[in-house]
Amino acid sequence: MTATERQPLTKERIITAAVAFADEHGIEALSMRKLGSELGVEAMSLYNHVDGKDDILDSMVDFLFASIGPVDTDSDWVETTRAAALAAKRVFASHPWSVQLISSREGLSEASFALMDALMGRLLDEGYSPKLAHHAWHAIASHVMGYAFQEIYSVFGKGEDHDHDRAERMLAEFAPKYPALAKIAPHLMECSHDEEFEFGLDLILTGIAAQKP
Amino acid sequence: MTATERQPLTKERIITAAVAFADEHGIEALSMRKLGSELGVEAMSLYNHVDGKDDILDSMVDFLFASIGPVDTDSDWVETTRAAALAAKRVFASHPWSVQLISSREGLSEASFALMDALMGRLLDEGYSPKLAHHAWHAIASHVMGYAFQEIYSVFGKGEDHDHDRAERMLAEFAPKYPALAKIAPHLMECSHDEEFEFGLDLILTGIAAQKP
DNA sequence: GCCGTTTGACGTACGGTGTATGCTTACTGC
DNA sequence: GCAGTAAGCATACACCGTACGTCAAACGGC
Repeated sequence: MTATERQPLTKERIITAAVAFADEHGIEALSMRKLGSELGVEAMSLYNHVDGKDDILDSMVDFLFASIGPVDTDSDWVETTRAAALAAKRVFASHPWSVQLISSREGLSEASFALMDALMGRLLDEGYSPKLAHHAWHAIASHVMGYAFQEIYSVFGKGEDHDHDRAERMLAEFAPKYPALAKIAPHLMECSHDEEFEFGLDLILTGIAAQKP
Repeated sequence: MTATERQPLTKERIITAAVAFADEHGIEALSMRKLGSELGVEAMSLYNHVDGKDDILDSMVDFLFASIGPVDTDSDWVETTRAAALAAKRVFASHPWSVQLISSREGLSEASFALMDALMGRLLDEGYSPKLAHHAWHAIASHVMGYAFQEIYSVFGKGEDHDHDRAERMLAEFAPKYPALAKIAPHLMECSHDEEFEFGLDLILTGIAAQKP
């Protein structure tokens, strides 16, 4: 069993495997034993590279925020913010365990501070007051996290992995009880999560732009 | 040990105790054994009234949405929606485990459908198209969930239970690295979560109102 | 070449979890 | 008084995170 046959364990390999495992089996199924066996190793061997399960979970959060990528600082702040928000929403939506994981952790990721700083910097450069920039941050961040939440847990929409029949059965069942819901049902079924996300985002961005000093 | 000395266990008593326990010790500390002992009963006795831990957790989600209360159908739709959104945010923020719990469950609560139907009904009555009502729902729901997320996990703000010193230490540490963040730091420290929430909510509501047919 | 030290994987064990199963107690209708 | 039933209890199992001790391989100084 030489190094050429089995590459050495590293923290990076562990986190990558943990992300892949969570993508496939869900975050609640992730255990040290299963993660170890995924890497061809005993559970306790992971502890030589990682502080424990909490360390793995925190690192997965960091992975998520790092996946959002750098903020484009060249273009208009509206375009910059829109692109960053879309990128963030796509990262969260593509890892359905992301919202649950982030909400189960206490501290915020270092990478999230960097993102926040970059976006706030663009607004301040543009002449916005720190107070308004602060308002804007909360409004935009709420929309991103909140929409990711909705997209991940929605049984509706036209994503390829959605159970279309189950959604229609639910709506048919609710129709007599919830008439207003029945009326918007066609739009729920055909919901494009990118377009829907941008609708709300534009409401917020144009509202903020209107308050530019 | 008669009925007068110990009132019988019921599902309602179990859920109430579970909510109280989560409020005090956090949702991750909630276990069947501890919940049983909180009620003066063995863990397995709970199973006579409840389908298992998942049933308890689902019922806690229902409790949350039921706590939001009925939608006021008398006043202007903007006021109606604003009041419901504020009520929802307050419920979530007052149970810090709410976001984590909801995001760990698959299905949506029945009570959440009722809330959605009531609000959508108000918009449709007002003359909004089903399509626009659908847009509005996503935008508003995102803001509520997303802001609850931020409020629960923020170390900043002026709530009475916030660790003010720790927040200032964090900001001082980040100041050299994140200059834009340092500039808005005073507003982070003095952040009023109700005002902040309403700022974003008004952006969305006025944006929707402007599109009224 | 040789030896002390460090590294990393392993195996065992402990206290915790959710819950299936069977037993026993207490109350109800007659 | 007594059968029937509801509900609390005790045991047991599989799984979890991880503290701890062992041991083989790798490495640096001489």
